[in-house]
Amino acid sequence: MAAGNDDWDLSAVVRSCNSAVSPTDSTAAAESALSCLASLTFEDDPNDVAFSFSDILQPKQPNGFHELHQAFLSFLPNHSAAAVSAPPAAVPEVPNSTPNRHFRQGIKPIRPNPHPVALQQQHHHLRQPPFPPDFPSSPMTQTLVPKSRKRKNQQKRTVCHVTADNLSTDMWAWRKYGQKPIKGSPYPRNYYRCSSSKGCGARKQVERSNADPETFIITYTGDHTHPRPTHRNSLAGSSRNRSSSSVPTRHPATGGPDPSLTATPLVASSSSPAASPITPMNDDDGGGGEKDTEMFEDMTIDSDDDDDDDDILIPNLTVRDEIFVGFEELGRRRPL
DNA sequence: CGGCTTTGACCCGCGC
DNA sequence: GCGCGGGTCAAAGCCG
Repeated sequence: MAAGNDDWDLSAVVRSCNSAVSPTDSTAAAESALSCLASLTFEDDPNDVAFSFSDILQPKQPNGFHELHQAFLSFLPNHSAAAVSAPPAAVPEVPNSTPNRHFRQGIKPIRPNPHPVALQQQHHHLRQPPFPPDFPSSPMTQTLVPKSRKRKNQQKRTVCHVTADNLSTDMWAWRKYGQKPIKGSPYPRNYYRCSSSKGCGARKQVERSNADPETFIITYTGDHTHPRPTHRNSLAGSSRNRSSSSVPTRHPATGGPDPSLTATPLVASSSSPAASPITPMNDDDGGGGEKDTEMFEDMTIDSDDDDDDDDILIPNLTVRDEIFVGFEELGRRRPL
């Protein structure tokens, strides 16, 4: 069964949302992305210092981020503007919504991808047939939440698209509480809930993109009602790889055991930066930055008061350590 | 023993 | 009102 192989660890996925800027992105894309980020404010984690991308962009740090940003731009091989701004056409309008505040820009995915546009439509991504073969990146920009359908729990949602390779972990402990096959998708959707705290209402949904099996769509719902754990505590029985299980945990791409998908335990070992989905860059531990590759594909945030319509889509960004290394050097030398 | 995964059943929202 | 489909519950079993 196709769905049988889809057991992904959300926690891992979450981390992926932490970062990332693809060196291959176009400058415009990068800028757009930053702009989008600037408008975002992560407030899921009350315990975290309020983080806003806007801070990054603010001229507070004259030689700080801007410098890095400039340096980053230099890494961009070519600027395919097309990749950057998702053509409106590529982004199906959401019926009831799609306010202007929604960002529908797609930045090129990490993978060699032909079509940066990626901005797929938000709703129905699950109900619609797989994207055309020539539209690989589409999934990267999709957003959940079928506008027409509002569930009781649909309050605030953050959607991240990450690649299997970037499925990492976060400090949050997630406990799987359900799995459902999704109509229109060969892959089931997994439901996780924060197990770090009894009363925590944070939840995660992880599903594999039917268009691109290597891409995972993570949806965060609710807020954590507790501080981000420094270490993973509940690891008992977390990492399982039952052969009997109908849904063995395997790497989506390789088919072998997928560490990142396996489960929280792996996460625990990786002192990742608590990559709260909402606080991607707020890396206290700095662990996240150390990871090989993390992605910040994109995310959608729905405001509580608004419906699913209020989605803010952050362009896909992929960041590699090499880039940061380069930044460090740049910081010392100061690029031209 | 505690915590997690699995999985079928149930609940509920939405469209017709 | 009915059916469909998504989201959640909870029991059973497994693992460290």
